[in-house]
Amino acid sequence: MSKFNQVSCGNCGLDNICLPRGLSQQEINSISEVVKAKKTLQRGEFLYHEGDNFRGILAIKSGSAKLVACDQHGNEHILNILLPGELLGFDGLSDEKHSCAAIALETTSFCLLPADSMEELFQNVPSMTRELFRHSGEKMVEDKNQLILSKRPAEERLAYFLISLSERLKRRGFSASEFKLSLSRQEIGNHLGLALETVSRLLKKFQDDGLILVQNRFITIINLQALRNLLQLSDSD
Amino acid sequence: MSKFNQVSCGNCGLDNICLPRGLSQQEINSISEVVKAKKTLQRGEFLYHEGDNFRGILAIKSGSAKLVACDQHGNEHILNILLPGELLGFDGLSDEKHSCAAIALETTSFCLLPADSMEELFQNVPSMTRELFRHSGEKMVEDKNQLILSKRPAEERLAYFLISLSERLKRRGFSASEFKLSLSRQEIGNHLGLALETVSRLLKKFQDDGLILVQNRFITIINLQALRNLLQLSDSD
DNA sequence: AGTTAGATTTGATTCAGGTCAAAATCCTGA
DNA sequence: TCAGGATTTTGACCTGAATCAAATCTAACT
Repeated sequence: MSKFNQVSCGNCGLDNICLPRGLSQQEINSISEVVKAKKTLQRGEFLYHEGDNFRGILAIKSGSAKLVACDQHGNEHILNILLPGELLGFDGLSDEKHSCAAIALETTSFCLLPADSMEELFQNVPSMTRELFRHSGEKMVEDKNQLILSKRPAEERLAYFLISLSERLKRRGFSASEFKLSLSRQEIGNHLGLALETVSRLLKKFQDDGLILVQNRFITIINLQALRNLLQLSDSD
Repeated sequence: MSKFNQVSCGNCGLDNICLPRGLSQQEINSISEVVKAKKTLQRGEFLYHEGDNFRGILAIKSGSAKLVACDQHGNEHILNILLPGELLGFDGLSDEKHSCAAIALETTSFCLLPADSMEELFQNVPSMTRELFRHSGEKMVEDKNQLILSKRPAEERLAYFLISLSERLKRRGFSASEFKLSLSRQEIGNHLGLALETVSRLLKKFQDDGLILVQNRFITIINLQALRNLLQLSDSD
């Protein structure tokens, strides 16, 4: 359970994918001064709980996390998966309370841009504010895509899920074609709005069709184009 | 097609529900200087198109609009409905291009907070920046709710849709129990991921159960509590 | 290595909601 | 006011994916 310790954002290996994208050295310094880095958690530990006071925007440095919200029935819904270099915590921006929980899916480290330094930052580093809005806009575009996806058949949802993981891992410098799912079939199903049996059957089908190779939670993407085609071919409305 | 003309945000009837919530007079003046007000559109006209350059955040003054995105197949998806006092345009924040279109559902007027004055505003009115983030966070919480809802059965989706409309209209000073849908059954179905026939059948069912009264597109909510209960009772996962 | 709880696969069955088709209603413009 | 198109309702039928139920498999811990 390491304590926060100071590390310059400029020296961080994530500097190209995390917040300080296209900022001047001076601006990066301003950010580094206030960013708290970095804390490490084990699988299952919470980055924050639903209802927690908003303490700032977090950035995943390594590992992964899931955003989980509970509905009225107490059912959990996995809203999103966060990979290294991705930001989270925006769900606390509106009313100072987090509207969902963030839970580590494996050993995971992260940084914190504290809430109480944000206003100061808005004034000193306006382009950084712009950058934060950009990220927040990206989140919304992602949400939009998920919303559209939620109306599509099971096959497309799972295909999109795999492609999206692959692309995001690639952008972060990991292999786009081989990766380990940090989610169970149950969790994938929950995230995509499918029964776990459906997830299992479809993974099998994708394998039988030569699109992917499934070894427990290890996925190898064999035919990315064919996988992509699943998103293009079908029709509706 | 009226031209933009200057009206102080402080004098606007929407000032409590739109942006300037809890800002000082001086801060409101700063905003008023840059906000362009107001333009009027007819049903079917675009506030902005998908792919348009981001020109700023818009606020609906009167009327209503829908956010529409096209997927790979060219199918339209109604992502959201915007009512008076609500902000839109956040989908253009991430990459300067709007990722969906905004279309007037009836005669609709709106204001514009121009993009090119935003950075200036970030510096001069930091609490306003905070306010914008708050709004943006609210949008995400809404998206979250919609995402959770998209996994629930048809009945709950429609119930939520009606309740949400009712609550939002109420907050804006309109009747919470009687309102006219500015969407066709087709559009409601599209928005909720249901067939238009299903929407029609469920509206009938709600009426038969004494929850609402349906007269073409006029809805009267008769038993709000019972409608709410639909969201509470059922189980899943 | 053996035990066991959890995760995954596989098969059989069911059902919510989609699709298709047709009738009824509404609405607009001549 | 009427005609014609769009919207909505209603009914019959079908299908994708959920549910239920077992049989495997896996990984962690003695």
